[in-house]
Amino acid sequence: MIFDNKFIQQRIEKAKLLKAEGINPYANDSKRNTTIEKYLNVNSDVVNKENKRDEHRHYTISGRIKLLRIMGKASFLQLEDESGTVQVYVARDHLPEDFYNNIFKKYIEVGDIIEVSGYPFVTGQGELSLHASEFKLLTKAIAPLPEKFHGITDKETRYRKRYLDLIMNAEVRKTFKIRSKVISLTRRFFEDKGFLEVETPMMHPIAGGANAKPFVTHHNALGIDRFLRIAPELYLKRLIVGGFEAVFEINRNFRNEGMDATHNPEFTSIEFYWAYKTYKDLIKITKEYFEYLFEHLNLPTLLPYGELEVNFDNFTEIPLIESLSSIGGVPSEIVNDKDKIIAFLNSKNITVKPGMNLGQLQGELFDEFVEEKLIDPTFITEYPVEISPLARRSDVNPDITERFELFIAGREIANAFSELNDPVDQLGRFEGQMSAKDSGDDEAHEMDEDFVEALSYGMAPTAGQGIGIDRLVMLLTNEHSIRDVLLFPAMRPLSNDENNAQGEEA
RNA sequence: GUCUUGUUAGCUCAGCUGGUAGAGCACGUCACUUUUAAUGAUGUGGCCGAUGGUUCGAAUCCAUCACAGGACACCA
Repeated sequence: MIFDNKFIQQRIEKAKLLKAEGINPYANDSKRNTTIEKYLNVNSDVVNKENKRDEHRHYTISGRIKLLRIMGKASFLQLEDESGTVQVYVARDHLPEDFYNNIFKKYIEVGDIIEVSGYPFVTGQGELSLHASEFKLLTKAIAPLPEKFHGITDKETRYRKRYLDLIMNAEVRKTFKIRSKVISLTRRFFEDKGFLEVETPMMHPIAGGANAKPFVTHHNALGIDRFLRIAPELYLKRLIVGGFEAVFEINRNFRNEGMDATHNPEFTSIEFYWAYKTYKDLIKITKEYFEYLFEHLNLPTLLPYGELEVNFDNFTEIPLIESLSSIGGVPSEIVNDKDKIIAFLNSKNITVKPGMNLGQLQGELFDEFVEEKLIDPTFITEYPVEISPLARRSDVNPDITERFELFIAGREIANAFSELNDPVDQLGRFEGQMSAKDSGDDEAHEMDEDFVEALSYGMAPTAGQGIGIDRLVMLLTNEHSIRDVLLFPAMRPLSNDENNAQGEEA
């Protein structure tokens, strides 16, 4: 059973005995009047005082006991709240009669959440501490904390029991604070630019806006299946049709696909759509967005990412075809010739699927020779039309689209384009996807006639962009697994071995 | 999906080519009123991820399974 561990039993027993002593091990009347960080700041002057103490000051702080050093008639403990850690000095003769021997030493241990009041003083070792005159247990922890020095390092445990990870690893809290700030700053940035934040459905009758397998759920009252959304794109564009000229949504998408260091079945993105603008305007606003983030996060623009160093002051822009030779080193005379590309790829021992068209082959060259070399932020522009089904064709060259993807540290961070707004063209592209689906491509885009009908009323020329928030946070925090920037990453359930074994043998 | 590494006490980890399971922390008891992973003494603690096989004998060798980490493939 869940509490059959002997250490937990021991601590449950302590909680019981505390109750018998008239002490509520789950008290609810906290009198905290400052945080540990503020306590340390406000009293930093005590070190200059004559006795290195100020008995006229009185503070009440609360937190979890992280370390406990009992030395006979006095003890030191390390108390931690969200804001920081402070040392507390607890001595028998400064606490109420018998409390130290009968309660503190017997029942208080590492992991418990307590409240102490007292005055600031500096120890002989020079550490600003709190001299306790009142001591109160707020919450008895019946489960023991992991080892005090090594903490908890096992990744599986850290992800499954994120609360333990957060208790033991303060730097993990920092990552999630940055994540929270990134989302908040993103929201503020777009609001300040006049964008309207909207919420569109998470449950879709047709899973559209991307090519991906959806999760399916069921609506009982209507007796129909719904799909968790794979992208909000088609709903946001309907709003542009409706007359909103700048909208954004920060929310979750769900894709029923594999999980790895950069993929979680639910992930967060921002998508924004901007009427009367083109992808050129998106490049500008994206640069501004990064400047804004770095300024408000107080980050240096030269950021380490693993072995790499990324210069966020160095945004460049280059058409995809040009990048193949200038960055990828592919001979420029072959990049527009299907057969020569195939021969080139084969000579590099890269197998090419039969039937690939020129645009797909150029995409293949890009993936193989360019993508990983894009360390500083790079806008790759002018994607071939064959690999850009939702993007608007260039008016100058019908083979390419008004599209870019932003790459940083060898990874795609954003995808953006001037939107296709010709309803007849859109219908035709959906029909093309339908025939791909019929011939076995189960990730081809679904037909969405309702969306085509919306376009038929006229959508202003619009530019739209999506940014993967999780991957952006990974970059900014130098984390290399998406699981380290998700509080509760998806995990397989632990199987109940006993039940399974019994069930199968019976 | 493929390959690869791992799973031993609450936590961090040892355990060689098979011979009755080890340490540190934590916990219990004792000592200790300025410690910093406090210290000293002493004690408790394990179905060695699961199932099957080889063997006189398996934490150790083999197979299958489960979960996890990493790499690759697929995928925005």
